[in-house]
Amino acid sequence: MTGIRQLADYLDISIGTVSRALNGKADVNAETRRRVLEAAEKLGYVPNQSGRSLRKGSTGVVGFMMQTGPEITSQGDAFFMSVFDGVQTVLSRHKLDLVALLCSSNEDPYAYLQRTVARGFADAIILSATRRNDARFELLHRHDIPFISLGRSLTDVGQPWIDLDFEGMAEVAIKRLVKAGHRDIGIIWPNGDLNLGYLFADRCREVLAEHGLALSEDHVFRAKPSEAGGYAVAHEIASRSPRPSAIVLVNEILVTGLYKGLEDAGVKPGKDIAIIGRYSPQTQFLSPALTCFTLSLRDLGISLAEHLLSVMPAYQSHYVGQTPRVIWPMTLIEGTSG
Amino acid sequence: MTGIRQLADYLDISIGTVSRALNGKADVNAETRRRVLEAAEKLGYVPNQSGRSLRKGSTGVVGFMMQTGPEITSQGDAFFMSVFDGVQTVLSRHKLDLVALLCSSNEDPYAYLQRTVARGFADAIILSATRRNDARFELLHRHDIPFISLGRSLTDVGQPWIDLDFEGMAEVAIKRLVKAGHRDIGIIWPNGDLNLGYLFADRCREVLAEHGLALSEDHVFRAKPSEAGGYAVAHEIASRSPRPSAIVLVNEILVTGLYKGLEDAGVKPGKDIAIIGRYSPQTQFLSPALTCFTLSLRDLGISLAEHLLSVMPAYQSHYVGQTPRVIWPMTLIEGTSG
DNA sequence: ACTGCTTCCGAAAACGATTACGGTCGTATG
DNA sequence: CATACGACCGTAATCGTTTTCGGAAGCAGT
Repeated sequence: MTGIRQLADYLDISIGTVSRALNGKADVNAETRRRVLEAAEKLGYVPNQSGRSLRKGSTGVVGFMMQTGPEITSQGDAFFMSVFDGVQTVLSRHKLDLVALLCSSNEDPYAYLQRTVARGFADAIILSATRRNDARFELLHRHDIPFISLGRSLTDVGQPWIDLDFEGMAEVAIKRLVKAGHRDIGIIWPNGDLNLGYLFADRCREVLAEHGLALSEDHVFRAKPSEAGGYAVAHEIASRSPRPSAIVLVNEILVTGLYKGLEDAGVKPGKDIAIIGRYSPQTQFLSPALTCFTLSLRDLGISLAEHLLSVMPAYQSHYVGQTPRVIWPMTLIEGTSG
Repeated sequence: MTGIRQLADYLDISIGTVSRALNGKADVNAETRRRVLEAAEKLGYVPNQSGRSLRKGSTGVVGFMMQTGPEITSQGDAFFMSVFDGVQTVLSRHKLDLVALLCSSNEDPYAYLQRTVARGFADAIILSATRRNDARFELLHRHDIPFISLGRSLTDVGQPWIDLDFEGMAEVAIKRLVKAGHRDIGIIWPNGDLNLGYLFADRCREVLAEHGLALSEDHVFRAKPSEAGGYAVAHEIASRSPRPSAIVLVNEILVTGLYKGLEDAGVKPGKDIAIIGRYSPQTQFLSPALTCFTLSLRDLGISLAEHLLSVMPAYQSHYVGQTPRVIWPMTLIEGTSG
């Protein structure tokens, strides 16, 4: 491992000058800087992370917290990978690195986050899978760590967030179905205590009420956020009487299992029951074609990163203003399923 | 942020003693240790990671390197999430944390890895998506960083690896198809330069040869590792003449698109053409049911972590012996597709 | 009383970087 | 010629830990 010491010895100058040259400080001779840069390249010098962040008090890494485990996330496969890609294109311009902080399924997310922020692992955090009441917000706020969340929560510490427009989706979907003549619409409640479930269900209720309709509690279905969960809930839906004539759901993972489950139960999607859901790479080949809502995950990631930067004191040259809170629109892809 | 200094002042003892007490060193009075532990709990003290790892020369984190971007990985992230879960259950027992090192799609993986190891970010690395010739092995070997890879490579620096039994899969699949009367079997070549493509194709050729058959180059299909890629290659397969009577593929992402593409082209999977692939949560609801190979991803992760520990000098109390190289078996789920 | 041994703890030196501060040199200015 | 100043660079302090070393106190044996 070549350290700054070796580099300085090699060039026969002091480590202070080397550091200044590399960090683009003003008072260093142009020629000297050139030599330092060249030698650093040649010897493959990269500043040691621990030393640097101990002194600077910052690490240069942004953490994206997510839970591992097979059936935890309500998001599909390519979802996070695409978001990451967008986040990174922005962060890399500021020499920030993105790492995924992986919280094991058998560890409490709050405790995990507490441990990692106290260790000083990341300068800023991106949260996802926000709960209805999410104590992680208070934790980060208390420690004064810059963060942003992908998802809202009732817990409000003045934090910035970006969230998908689940209300808009509810509105468009319900109106579309009502217009098509549906009077008995059901929904699938997404993963456990995630906040989006409430947002979505509440807006569905409201829009239905505007049309003089109600969301029967009997037609709010619970399902595990997995393909198997979709299959299982399909049978529940098929056997309920009265059976809803349409289903709206926000979870893109469920829908493949749902289709198959309904078919197996003799209920043809798009014919016997309308379905509106979310797009994912897997849903694009369902037949009948799924009517679904989509968005650019990469752009979402870009926005997430840009707004995160705006709350990081060391980087907020670009954006100033009020704390960013963005409702991210989704666009409808008209299929034949509903 | 409460540091060891505050804790020591609070207890009116020296920081040395505090450190020793917390780290379970021998020469500290039992009563003193108790007081320290108690105060640490009360003040919410967590050692600063930078200071600690600067001194110790190790960080206590294991990095799992993966590429981000929508169409890069040939695995879904349900795949990795499950593997992660297994890895973590082992690592957490040793107070090691797992983070995903996310290499952006527009950065060279080798350069990325070089940067992160030089920074001293992680004590050990898990590689995935190994290439036919993967220079990352040499890099890590040169820097003397403990690592293990999920996947083999022609590049051999005596590194440990675990890889799925693609040869075994090829053997079982080909024999099964031949037994069922197929004489013209095609394969889909997985993602670009990944080593598993070669392993799989070579073994397919061998097994076919054992039965007096050959793998026509015309029936080795290339596809992008995505659902859309599967759809696209389906049309290619359908329109080739002569058309293979069976297809074997190792990429679980492709198969949903493949099914749909074939159907759209008027070629019924399982009837007009046999298909054998890999299991994923998405494939379980295809009809006709996919004949596929599966494995426990969580167990794979556990094994990965255990073998990684065995090459980490500070942890190799448990396992000693030769460098671990494991071919991970997969089990066949008999469907009706082939 | 002296020595030897244990047990516990404090002082201080690392680890590798950044940065405040001061010193040296050359040049311009009075 | 003396002074001031700017440009450049070296010295040393600093970040928060861990760990080595040695010292103090207590106790037992002679």
